[in-house]
Amino acid sequence: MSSKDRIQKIKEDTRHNILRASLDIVKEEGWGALSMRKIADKIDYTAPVIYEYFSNKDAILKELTRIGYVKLAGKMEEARELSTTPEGQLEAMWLAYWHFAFAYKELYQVMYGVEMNCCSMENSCPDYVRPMNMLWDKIEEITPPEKRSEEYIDRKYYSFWSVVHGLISINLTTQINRDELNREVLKDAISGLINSIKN
Amino acid sequence: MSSKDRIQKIKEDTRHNILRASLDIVKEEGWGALSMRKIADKIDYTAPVIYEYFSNKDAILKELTRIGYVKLAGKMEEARELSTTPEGQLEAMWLAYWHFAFAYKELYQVMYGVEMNCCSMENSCPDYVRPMNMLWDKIEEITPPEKRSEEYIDRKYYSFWSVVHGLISINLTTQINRDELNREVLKDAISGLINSIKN
DNA sequence: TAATTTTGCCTAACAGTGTTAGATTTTAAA
DNA sequence: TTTAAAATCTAACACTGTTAGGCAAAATTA
Repeated sequence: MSSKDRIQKIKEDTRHNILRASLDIVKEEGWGALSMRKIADKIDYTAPVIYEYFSNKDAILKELTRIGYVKLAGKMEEARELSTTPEGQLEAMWLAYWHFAFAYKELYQVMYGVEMNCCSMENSCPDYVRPMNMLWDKIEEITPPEKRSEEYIDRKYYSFWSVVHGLISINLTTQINRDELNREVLKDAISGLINSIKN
Repeated sequence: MSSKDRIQKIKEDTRHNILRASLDIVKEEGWGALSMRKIADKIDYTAPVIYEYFSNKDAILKELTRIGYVKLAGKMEEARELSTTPEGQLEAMWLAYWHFAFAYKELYQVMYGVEMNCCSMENSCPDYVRPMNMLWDKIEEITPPEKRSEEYIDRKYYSFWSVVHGLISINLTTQINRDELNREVLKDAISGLINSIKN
């Protein structure tokens, strides 16, 4: 009885240790540095032992993804309780989502496949900034003179970029594929932003 | 003279072939399958030869990133010429950006670090859909009854998600870090969307 | 208690990765 | 034709995920 339970508990502990060790490594050195042998080192085992707890490396990522979603839902619930009106609750939940992404950056990365690739985005290379400049200039052009400030145009540029890039990312990383929906969201967002600039 | 030029040309060709072979492999098998030996195979060389054209694998990714930005700028210029009003031009450029992301999916992925991680997002796991459901329900709640349809709420949910996730992705993949800007864009977007639902 | 089975864990290996050093062959120059 | 240089290859190193097989400790059975 008790011995079986104790063994069960040790096994659960080890499983948990594997997940925690993985996350620690990723926090310290990034997703690219996560390896089975490194995880094994952290929990004082050899690599093959991990395969008794997870069928492969992907299964570890998958479980961390699941944990991320659970944690996110928890944070959103907390946030919701702090407000009474539904509008306030909705805003609080989105802000909780926002804060979660940075507080648990590594989890968010594995949940949504957002990763920084090498490429230090060297500002020296003008090719990188040309698309941005084209859009920036055009936003400046349609901005009424009385509003025209660097901060204002910056804000509008990032609003545009966020919604478009966000929608693209969602399409590329999930297999949700609903063309009409995309078209409507995109058109709504763009025309909405253009109107908000002009008026 | 001519022989030197010819050699130069062959070298340029090989460099170009390396980039094209890389992109072909990625298109066929995804970024995870791109390896130096595989590239070498495609251009009928052995792997070390590649190092005479690119200092390492990252340099290849970097060059593909640059090419992506050049191509994107070209597409946006094309789109801009098709419209006369600045508003129309701005919209056309964003739509060009949108279409580029899917027409040159692999380039967009390396440019912005957007990749699908394993995880087939199995619908069976309810943990994955809980955050979405929480937000969806709350949007439904604040939607006036006469507008309340599945399509409408879906569209609003994706609008929210796009702008928030987009802003997060931009923050995670670039080292742009401007907190005030983030806060303003985020607050603008959320309150703007909430208002658009209520009115 | 002794024999047997099960469990836990490890070492060694395979096939793959990026990358470098050194030898070898091919090409160009003297 | 000999010599210098350039182009290319083979072999290796240190990694990666993953699997097979063995050894020793623990648990079970006789």
